[in-house]
Amino acid sequence: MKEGLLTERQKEVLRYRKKGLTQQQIADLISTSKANVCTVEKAAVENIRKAKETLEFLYTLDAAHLCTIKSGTDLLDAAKDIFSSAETLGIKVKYDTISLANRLRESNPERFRARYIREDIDVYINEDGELYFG
Amino acid sequence: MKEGLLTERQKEVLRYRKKGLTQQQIADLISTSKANVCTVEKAAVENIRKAKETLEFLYTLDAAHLCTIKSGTDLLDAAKDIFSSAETLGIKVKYDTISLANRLRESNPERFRARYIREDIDVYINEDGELYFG
DNA sequence: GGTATGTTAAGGAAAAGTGTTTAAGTTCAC
DNA sequence: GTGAACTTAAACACTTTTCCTTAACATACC
Repeated sequence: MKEGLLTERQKEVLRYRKKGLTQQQIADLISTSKANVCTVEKAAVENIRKAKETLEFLYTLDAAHLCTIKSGTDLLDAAKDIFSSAETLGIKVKYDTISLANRLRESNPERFRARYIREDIDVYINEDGELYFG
Repeated sequence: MKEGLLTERQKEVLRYRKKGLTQQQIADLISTSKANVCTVEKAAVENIRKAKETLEFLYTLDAAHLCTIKSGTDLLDAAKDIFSSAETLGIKVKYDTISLANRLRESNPERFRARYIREDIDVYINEDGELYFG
């Protein structure tokens, strides 16, 4: 009830890895197979990813849906779209075009091919002009 | 695989609550009992707590175990212990005695009775002198 | 007292997650 | 090509979580 997402096993493996041990060395130390160490470590990393995403959801709770960038849109057109949508809401976006484009791309590089967006992206904005991409 | 900790149901309830709806109103909207809305909301809050704790673990991964404060120790003696242990490691603690005592107590108020520690506390420190209590 | 809001406990069925093994598959340096 | 480090897939037992119901309980407001 009081613990976090990671199991003791997962933390154990992460600690040993942080120390620089290989999966085989850890497997020997905790008496299991290296394949299992791999699985446990992977589960741990996945849990950490989930934890981050969960907290990001909290930000979007404070934020309003601004617009949806359609698949196929050019990165700079997306930025224009975001600025004009924000203006409609009377909110000033916290970023200039270049930073916005960078943030957008960094939010999920897999969703881009060169300058084009490959999947629809929901854009949220809060009162401070901070942006979130869902 | 790609989602966070919160289920769709949990997010749904949190969104409605953020809008100011009562549990009963939400129950009617999503066709269930108010008791269930309460349960789902509680699970959501618990998941958010877990997410936070999980990320805090990441900080302690960067940190080294400094010392263990034994149950029954006085708060100020604990602080002294932490300073001397850190000195042994050649790390300067980021806090003075008063702030340290406050941080220690705030880290988990339940573990204190007046100025005495009720349970063993593991203390971690990173290279910057930042402290974590486990 | 009655009403609205929220919490808690007990129980249950379905779904998801965990640790594990075995076996096969990378990738990369020597 | 060999070996070391790591990944992946399928399968299994086991535990936990989730969503749900019903019924009781606590607060607070009128």
